[in-house]
Amino acid sequence: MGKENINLPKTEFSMKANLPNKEPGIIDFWNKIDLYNNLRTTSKGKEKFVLHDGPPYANGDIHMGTALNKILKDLIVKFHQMSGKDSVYVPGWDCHGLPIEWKIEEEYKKNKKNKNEISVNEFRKECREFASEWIKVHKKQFKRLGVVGDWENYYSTMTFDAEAQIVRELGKFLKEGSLYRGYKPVLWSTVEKTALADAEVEYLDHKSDTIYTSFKVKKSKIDKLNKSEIIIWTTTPWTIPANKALAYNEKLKYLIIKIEDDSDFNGRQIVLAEALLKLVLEECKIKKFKKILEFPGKEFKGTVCEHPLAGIGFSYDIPMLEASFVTTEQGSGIVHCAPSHGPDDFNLCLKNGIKTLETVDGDGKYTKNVPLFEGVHIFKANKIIIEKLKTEKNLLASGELVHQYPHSWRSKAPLVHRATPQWFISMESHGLRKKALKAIDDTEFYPSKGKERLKSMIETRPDWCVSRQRVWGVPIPVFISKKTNEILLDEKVTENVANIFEKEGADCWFTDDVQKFLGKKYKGKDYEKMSDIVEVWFDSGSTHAYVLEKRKDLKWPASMYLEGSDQHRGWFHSSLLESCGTRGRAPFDSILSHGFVVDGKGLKMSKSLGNIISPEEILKKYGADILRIWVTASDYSEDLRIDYSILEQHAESYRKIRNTFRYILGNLNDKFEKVDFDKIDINKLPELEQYMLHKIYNLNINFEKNFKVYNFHTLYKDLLNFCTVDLSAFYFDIRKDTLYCDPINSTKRKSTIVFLNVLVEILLKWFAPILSFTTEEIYSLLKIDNKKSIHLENFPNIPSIWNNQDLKNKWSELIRIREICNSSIELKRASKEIGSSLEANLIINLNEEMIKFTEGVDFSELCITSDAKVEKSKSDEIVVKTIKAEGHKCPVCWKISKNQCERHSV
RNA sequence: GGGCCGGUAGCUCAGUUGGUUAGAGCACACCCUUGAUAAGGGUGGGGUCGAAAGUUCGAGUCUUUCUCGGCCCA
Repeated sequence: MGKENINLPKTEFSMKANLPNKEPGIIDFWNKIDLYNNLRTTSKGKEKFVLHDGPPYANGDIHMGTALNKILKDLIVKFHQMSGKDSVYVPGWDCHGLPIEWKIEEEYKKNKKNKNEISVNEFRKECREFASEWIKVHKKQFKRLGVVGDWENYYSTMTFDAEAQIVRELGKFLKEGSLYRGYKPVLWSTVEKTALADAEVEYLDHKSDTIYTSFKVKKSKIDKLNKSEIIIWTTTPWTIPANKALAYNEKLKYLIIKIEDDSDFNGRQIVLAEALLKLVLEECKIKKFKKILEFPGKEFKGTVCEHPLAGIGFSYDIPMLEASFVTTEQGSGIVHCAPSHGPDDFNLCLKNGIKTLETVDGDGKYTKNVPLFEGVHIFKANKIIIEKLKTEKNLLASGELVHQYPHSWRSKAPLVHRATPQWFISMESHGLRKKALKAIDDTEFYPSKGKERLKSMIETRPDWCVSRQRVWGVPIPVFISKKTNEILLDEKVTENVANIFEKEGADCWFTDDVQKFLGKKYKGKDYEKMSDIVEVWFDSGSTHAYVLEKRKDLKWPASMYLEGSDQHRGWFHSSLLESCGTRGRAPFDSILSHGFVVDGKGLKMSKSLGNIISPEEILKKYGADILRIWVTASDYSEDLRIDYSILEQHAESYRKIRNTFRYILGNLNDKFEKVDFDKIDINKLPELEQYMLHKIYNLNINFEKNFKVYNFHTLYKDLLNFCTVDLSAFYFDIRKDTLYCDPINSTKRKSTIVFLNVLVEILLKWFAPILSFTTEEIYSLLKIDNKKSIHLENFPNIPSIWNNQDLKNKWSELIRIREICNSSIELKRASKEIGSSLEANLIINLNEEMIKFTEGVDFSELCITSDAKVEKSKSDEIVVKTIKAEGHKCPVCWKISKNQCERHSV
């Protein structure tokens, strides 16, 4: 008797996972069985769950953020699929836009090609090819993560269909009248020669020239002001030639002081806010002065000044205007206003009927509207202007200041506000803001804090500037009458343009005659077609129109949009506005947003910190399933930390889960026998198995509860704890004796096998969305339902009769007693009297009530000892004594007793 | 600089409406096992809950300030 008489576990399922090598083969398998289309076919008619993919930009390798995003999407898609829905996932890509234009231009520079010698459409063709190449790369990288989707029929913002629909969408705003041509200062890059989207701007330290200059008062109701000069401070001296007004705050107190020193300003009276006196005196090095008058800001009303360069051609009046944006943080308490170079300035002047002119052209040079400086580049103008102000004796002081200043995120060049003709979608004219706010209220947010975040943005955002002066994008399909300068409003023309784009793409807009787009009704020579393109957020904000609405396999609105939390200002935002403007509601029922990937210490990943981890490295070292565990186990509502020690921890958990499966497979000898859950006569099972079924029932309740609110990290922790605490350390450990040493045909062993069959099916299905590869590996060994893939399965239905609260109460007590037994055993082990727990016999003292409660329980089985006796105790305290088991060890079950082993005597 | 969110054991996370010595798993230490074996079991140590002040009989939980970090905005 010995090893040959016991049933040791045997399985092909290896302990070592070797995921990096094994996973690609599983992807090939999914391709071979055409998993995605198989899912669609078998789910036909089921309720649809549509997670609409936010298109990543087709540029550069994926990083941890993209990997997180795609894995999280895949989790949700798979969870819904397995919970009985038709969960459709169509990946997409964002293709137009500046970053790709820049890449192509960079290549030109490298190859010494001149961009101006290349036709627009040749350039666009290269952009298109560039994007296509990156889509291919991304596709491969996303698939490697285990993401299942319609990779063959993905969508992109640059297909002809998309370009055509974007035109139609824009046409809706045009027809309605909420799309208007405005003349506003926008953040402009003189290097890229374009307006920049908010997302394309970054704030960096920048050294600016600063000046204090003076505006002589021409006319005021305060007599003493008439002999004085208003002082202003600016960090952009080049905007002085564009000055049209001065702004003051009526709530501030102002002073007139007389300077008494040997400077240009000796004897002159200057005006400034009282609160800033000290600062101005210091910065302008005014040593001696006399206070002339103190007065409230509101008395400025009606005051008119002259330009500091009035003497050399700037002879127009400069009115003083009230503005609450004037503060005493810096400067003099009076702000110089150039409506063409600042939004505040623009709005203030607009309100007061001051016209905004184009003062600077796209290259950054002054236009003919600026006397004296026409053709001078603004970035070279500061020096000249400072010199001129000095000659005119109106420069009080000049210096330099390092401060945060907007720059182009691509070229790093400093930006300027520049008034240009732009196309806007009004937030107010047709109630867009109101509609959007209502739509937010009707949307479910995960986590809920996203709702407020989006709401506060919509509440305060200005009109949506949708035009860009670039070429890689969808043209704004607008025609301007040469005679009247009016916009042509005819939806049939828009539709004509859309139809043309649908057939041949948008390229023809740039080359073909305007007549082609106008149709027969209008004469080409009477109209000019716009050369602006639509900003990319409008492209991606319209995906719901050309993807969700157009495709038969999808539905509108989407069940969910899922992106990083930055997209509250990005895709969530633009999609919401676009859809509310054209369809009156959001294109999604729910929004799930996730945090950012940061390093182990919570710092953002950056080259300079050297803390970047790429998905590629992780896949090579650990495999996709480990990365998927990391996503599942992390709380995505906050930032997600990652480093190798964190990954190592998850890899450790993976091993635990893998070994849990290995134990089951080994004891089943890889032979799965399907058990109909509803037909199990649970009363015929041992209590231990009944208790475990109850555990499963309970766990399933939590599983469903956590899935419902997308609390994956809690759900995963429950599963992991179940494997560790309930299975490995408890059930598996106890049942080894039965599985190894009881006869194959014994009722108890057969019950155990039934339970293991039930268990492996449930575990496999629960883990499938998370461990997509490993569960497939096991599924291919076991063939649970003879389906081609575990991912074609649904989550198990757990019979409610498995719920057994009484049993739970009893076994909680038993487990408590077991813990006391273990402590008692440990004492004997520490004193070296025993080693294995089978070398122990237990004497458990229980009170009468407990003895009754635990009647029939075999504590030696529960605690894995050779023997256990229960003795009556008067005390309520549970006391356990461990004594060394005497006798001989059964060669089969290793239990020690004085008598022959009852089960294994020859 | 402003707005929002967050900082609970080495790590990932729990901590209900403020109420007994703050929990779990992993990791760690020690021990056992060698019939889940590059596995498995047991026992144990570890937290002034980012800091300070305040409200309260009582605060991880409420208030304020500060600090660190993240996202967004200027």
